[in-house]
Amino acid sequence: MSPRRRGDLEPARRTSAPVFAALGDDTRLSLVAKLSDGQRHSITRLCLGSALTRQAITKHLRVLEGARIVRSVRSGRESLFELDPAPIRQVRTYIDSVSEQWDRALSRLKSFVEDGAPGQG
Amino acid sequence: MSPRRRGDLEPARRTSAPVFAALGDDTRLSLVAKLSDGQRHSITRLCLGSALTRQAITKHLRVLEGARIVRSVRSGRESLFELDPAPIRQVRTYIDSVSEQWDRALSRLKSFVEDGAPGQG
DNA sequence: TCAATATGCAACCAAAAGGTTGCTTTTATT
DNA sequence: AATAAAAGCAACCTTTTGGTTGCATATTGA
Repeated sequence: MSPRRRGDLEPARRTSAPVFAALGDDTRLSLVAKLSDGQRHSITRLCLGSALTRQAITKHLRVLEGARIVRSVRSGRESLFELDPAPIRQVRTYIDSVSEQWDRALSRLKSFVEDGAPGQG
Repeated sequence: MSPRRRGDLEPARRTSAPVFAALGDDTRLSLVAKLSDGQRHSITRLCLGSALTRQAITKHLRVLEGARIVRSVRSGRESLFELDPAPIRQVRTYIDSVSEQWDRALSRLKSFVEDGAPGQG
């Protein structure tokens, strides 16, 4: 029926791609790094080391929020951001399954060659 | 001197962001999945299940190649692509260090709270 | 209440991303 | 030699991204 060869990477793919995309920016990765101290930070605080505008940083935070990597709570006049480690763990699992599949394929290839099978390249 | 608080995530960040960006697309993730069988595939082969044009797929392959996730070798009239697992392993390591840092921070927070320190939120 | 602080909102802009179509070139095949 | 197959090149288009500036709004604090 549906093309389900190989491992089960394919369901997790659609959910992983947006997380990868959100992590695919240096500014956003540095925001994640700052937030990986497990605490809540205001936007102005997160702007500190950066050359960018507050609004630029805000946009990046919203991108991270869209990928659920980050949550925001309003507290008084400031909005505080905190990391949600779940999506990052999820892509880690995805990467693991890709690597694992690659390793298995390679060992199959190896034993295939060791058996002296016909030319493979 | 240079702002080197926290762990050593910061050097690896600049090299990881492009890899994340390259993985942040569903089409490209599916190409990676196909190539994770450890074998070389031609472009037309990689186009098979897709609704996109060959040229679109080619562009995606070039993006993956730019991030060193994939290598291409010309063989006769076709150009064959194969996965290079190194960059993916690299981002996996990066993710691990972020998670690890988060876990450490959380356990520090926890013992801090257990010591009955003044209000933390 | 007035001023400072923190953020939100919106318009705008340039560049990059993702995709298409059409044509050429190279390599196989018959 | 002629045809078919595989890929490359280039122009073009639309949407998204990453960033800016300017102004409005909400919340503190003196």
